[in-house]
Amino acid sequence: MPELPEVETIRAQLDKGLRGKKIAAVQVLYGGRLRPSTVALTQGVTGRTIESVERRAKLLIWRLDHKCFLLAHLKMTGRFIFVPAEYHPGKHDHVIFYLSDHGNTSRLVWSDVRKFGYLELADDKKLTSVLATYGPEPLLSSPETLANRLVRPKTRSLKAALLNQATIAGIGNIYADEACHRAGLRPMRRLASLSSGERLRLAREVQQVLKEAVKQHGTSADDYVDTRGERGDFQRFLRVYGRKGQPCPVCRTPIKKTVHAQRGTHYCPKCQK
DNA sequence: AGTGCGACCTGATCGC
DNA sequence: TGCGATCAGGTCGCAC
Repeated sequence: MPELPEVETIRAQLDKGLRGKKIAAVQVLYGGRLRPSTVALTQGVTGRTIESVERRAKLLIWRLDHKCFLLAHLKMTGRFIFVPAEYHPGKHDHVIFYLSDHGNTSRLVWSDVRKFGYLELADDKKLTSVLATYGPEPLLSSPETLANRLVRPKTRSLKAALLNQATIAGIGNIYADEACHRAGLRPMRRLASLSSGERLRLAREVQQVLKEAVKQHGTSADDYVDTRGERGDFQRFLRVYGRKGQPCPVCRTPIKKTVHAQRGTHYCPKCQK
């Protein structure tokens, strides 16, 4: 599932492929996940030039001219794919963007198998209110800043805290489990049980695992592919996620999987205290 | 206020 | 060329 490293990979590719281009036309094949409506979004972006593509948490932000923004959330199976001119739309394609760049044309498809993701046309004010709901960006913050976010509410578990986008932005199920393993902490521990040293260690491991995953272009444990349809490489470096019953890379104890905070949760019963 | 859980959605996988 | 049940997960909204 796309979390910070996967969304960042896509952001970089979109920024490179879209910056300075004009949205000449938009073809909607399925408008059920377009906000505020298919018509408003289509009319709002057509003819606009893309100034840059940015990211906050797991949200992609196309900065268009006229202080207009196209927000895209991939949720689990949302995809942006650059496709050739002879491309035939697939079953799950929702939108095709036709781009022009001084006579050159290209196209980008938005698709989403599970229809959880969405595209939203936003103005300055809307964008500001959405961004205000997110906690600090983990790769743009100090470990101390992140550690300070992992204090309250004290009965909340590490896992629930890491998954909460208002606590720290961009972490999902995979990297929550991976960060906890690296820090040697059980995901179900309560925040209040952490020493300040443990808190700082967890904050540093969150940063480290996200940084390494960005370098590997994300994790393709499931459906994730980038804008060229290529998989990430970080699944080769996962220590616990998706490794139930397999040996812990540190101590060889079989990895356990349980449900915690409504999510599949993986940990090493020996290494993680 | 904080927590837990269902809903949203489809494809893959499992059990019989 | 079986088929129904279960699981996966990011986020929202609702009940407690």
